[in-house]
Amino acid sequence: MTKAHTLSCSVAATLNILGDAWTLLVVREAFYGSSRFSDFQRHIGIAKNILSDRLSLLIDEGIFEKVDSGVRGQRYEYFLTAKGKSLNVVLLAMMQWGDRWAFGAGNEPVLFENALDQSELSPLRATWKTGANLTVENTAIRPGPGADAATLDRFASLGITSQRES
Amino acid sequence: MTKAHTLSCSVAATLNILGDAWTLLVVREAFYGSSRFSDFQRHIGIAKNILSDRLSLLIDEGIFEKVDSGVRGQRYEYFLTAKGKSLNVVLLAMMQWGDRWAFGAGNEPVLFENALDQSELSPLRATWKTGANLTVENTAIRPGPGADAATLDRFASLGITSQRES
DNA sequence: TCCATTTGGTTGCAAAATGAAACCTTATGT
DNA sequence: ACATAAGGTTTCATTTTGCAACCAAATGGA
Repeated sequence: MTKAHTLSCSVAATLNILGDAWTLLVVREAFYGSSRFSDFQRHIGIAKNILSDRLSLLIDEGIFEKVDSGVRGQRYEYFLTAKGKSLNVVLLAMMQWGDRWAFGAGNEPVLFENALDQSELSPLRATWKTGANLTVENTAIRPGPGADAATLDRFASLGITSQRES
Repeated sequence: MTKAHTLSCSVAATLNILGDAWTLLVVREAFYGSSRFSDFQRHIGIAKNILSDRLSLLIDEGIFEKVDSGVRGQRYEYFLTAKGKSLNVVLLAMMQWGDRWAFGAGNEPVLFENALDQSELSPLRATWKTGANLTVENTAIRPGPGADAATLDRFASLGITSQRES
């Protein structure tokens, strides 16, 4: 994937780090409690060389940190940083989408519950500050403060070429 | 990627469809208003053969529908279905993560605003039904009604091998 | 303190996916 | 009716993946 489009879109920037089949599964596995190389490998079913590569990238990106927990030498564990932990929203969005569309309500393979009071999870909702739900129909897109020239161009010509359905 | 692990986890099931560098960008582009092959190609910067392949997969998955809008013959447009539109939460989670960690507050390249009343977007929050925020620390995972034997095994042995930090 | 076993990788190679360009047919604007 | 653009498909070189073999270092147990 070229790097050109990562500069002007946060979705692309995120996908540039996490946009492959394995990387988010490694993060998920950390949320499930794995911290050792072999835990990740066994539970995800990923080849060792690929896991090794992905862990290096994730560490470079500041999503994991590598901690030496060896007793008589060096033995590593991999933990999520704050940056990594904040991916819980992304994972949860994917989990809830998969629950709904791949398995269907009532067939969820895995559930989260509050460890302290056993309460259930609320479905994620995208809302406006007024409290209204975000929909494709009520959403307008505009360049933000960090928009580059290409993004400005892009939005300047929006609404002209494509005929939106509702 | 092997299919074995898609059966028992909604994150994996979702990644099995969307877990590559391009697919979610195609979906994002549809949210931005593109519907024609050439719109997607130009704006994403994706090779035509890859775009063709991804659109086919997305149609097979029921995320896009292909509509003939030809005047003197066949000419297609690609629109999100309800299943596709419901990916807005996933995209928004990625966008907000990228805004925060790749660009930083105040440097967002793209903003959403309410088309009707110009209100701003609220940050997505993962919460329990009590209203408390979900964190790595207060989250417990347990098998759901659709858990298969492998998932049950998996969770039966949790908490034993790995030492969680908090 | 040995020793067998596990952990945490790396290396090499075959197979699959990707990316760029060329090419082609059909539709569209004028 | 004709020039151009849209919407792909094909081909081929390059890159990435996945599997297996291999290996050094760390660990657990006697």
